[in-house]
Amino acid sequence: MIEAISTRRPRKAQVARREILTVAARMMRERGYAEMSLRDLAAEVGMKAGSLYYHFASKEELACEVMRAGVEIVSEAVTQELNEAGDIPPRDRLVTALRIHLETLQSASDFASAHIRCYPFVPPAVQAELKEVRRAYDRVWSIIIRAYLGPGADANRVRYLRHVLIGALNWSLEWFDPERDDVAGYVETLAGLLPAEPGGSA
Amino acid sequence: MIEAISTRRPRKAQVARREILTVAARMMRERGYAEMSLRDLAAEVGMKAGSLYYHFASKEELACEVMRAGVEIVSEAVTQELNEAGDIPPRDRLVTALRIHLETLQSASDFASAHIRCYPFVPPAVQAELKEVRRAYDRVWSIIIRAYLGPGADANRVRYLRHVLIGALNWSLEWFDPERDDVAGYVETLAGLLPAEPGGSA
DNA sequence: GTCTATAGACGGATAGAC
DNA sequence: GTCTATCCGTCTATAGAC
Repeated sequence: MIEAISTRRPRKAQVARREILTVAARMMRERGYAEMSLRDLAAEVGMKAGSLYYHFASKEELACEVMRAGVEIVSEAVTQELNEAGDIPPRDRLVTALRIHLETLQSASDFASAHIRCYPFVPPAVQAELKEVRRAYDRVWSIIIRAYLGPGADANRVRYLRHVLIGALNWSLEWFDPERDDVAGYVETLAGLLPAEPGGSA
Repeated sequence: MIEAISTRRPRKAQVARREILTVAARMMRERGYAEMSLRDLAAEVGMKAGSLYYHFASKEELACEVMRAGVEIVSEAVTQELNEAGDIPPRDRLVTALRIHLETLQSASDFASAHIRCYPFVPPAVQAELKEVRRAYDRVWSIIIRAYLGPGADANRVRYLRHVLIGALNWSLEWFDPERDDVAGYVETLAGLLPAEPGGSA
């Protein structure tokens, strides 16, 4: 009984919190960090600006949670799909990762888009706070790419190829139109650039 | 005589105007459009905020000129280099374009970086004003890529490959460190993904 | 948990002196 | 051309009622 009550207590707060984060993600994606006013955000959630401070200590903390969720959503989608795929060739793993990253970016997540677009302009404290999750997701890709290039691959070659691919995927935020473009087609173009046997040192 | 005087009159204004644009480009690159305050901008140029309005009608117009210069600088660098290169194979033209775009982005131009980073968050009126220069630069790339893929290349394949390459180049703003990275190395990685004979329809 | 009310700072833009 | 002075709006954040 007592547990039931104490478990239920924070429920309303959690719901409101989630809704704030959802709306904030969309606003950050569309307008940017500085251009997202807490008044507008609160209005869309159906509350007043001051009430937000019951859920978040500051605008920076709010933005930080949105952006952290952004990386985690994409990262978990990719790793989960790769786990389910089981034992497939390294190149297939890489192409799968490309597809899931792009799919999640385009269909699922204002959070990820907000992260990608806003990161350069967010306060340094927020950037610092996000450093670790970002590095973690980078490591996921480094492993996938190293497996594709082969065990003896130069570390810099791995890093550069990672930047090429992530850049090609994230840049889709600037042009991808769901009405005209399809994820499969773009991934196909990208995969067409990845030879079955990635020889050479270039 | 009269001509000399009237020619000299606007000179001081032009110098000041250029300096404002230069500082504005750096501030937009570093902080973003909304976070660039005209007070700070004026202070770094050595004047007061109100004085800026002698040179520009509004903050939007100022941003617009910075961003337009950004595309033009890169576009002209690429086209000029290709003109000087003369008659070289289509794939070499493509790799040259990749190199110059990246070089200009990294060494020369806060203007281009400001454009790339700020475009998503700049007021719609500014975006509309920039639409034409952006399309013009897109056309430059479409021509280069179509020549590489061959005369029968599917229009969508051209467009997707363009997005892949431009994305891979522009994303360098997020990670490229001149102390550690070099343009040649990254272009080499990128070129390694472009086969001499771009067959298939993928 | 959410409200009202407001503090306190800063934003873009304008008018008129020099 | 640049300055001073200022209007007026918006912003984040806080305090205290309910």
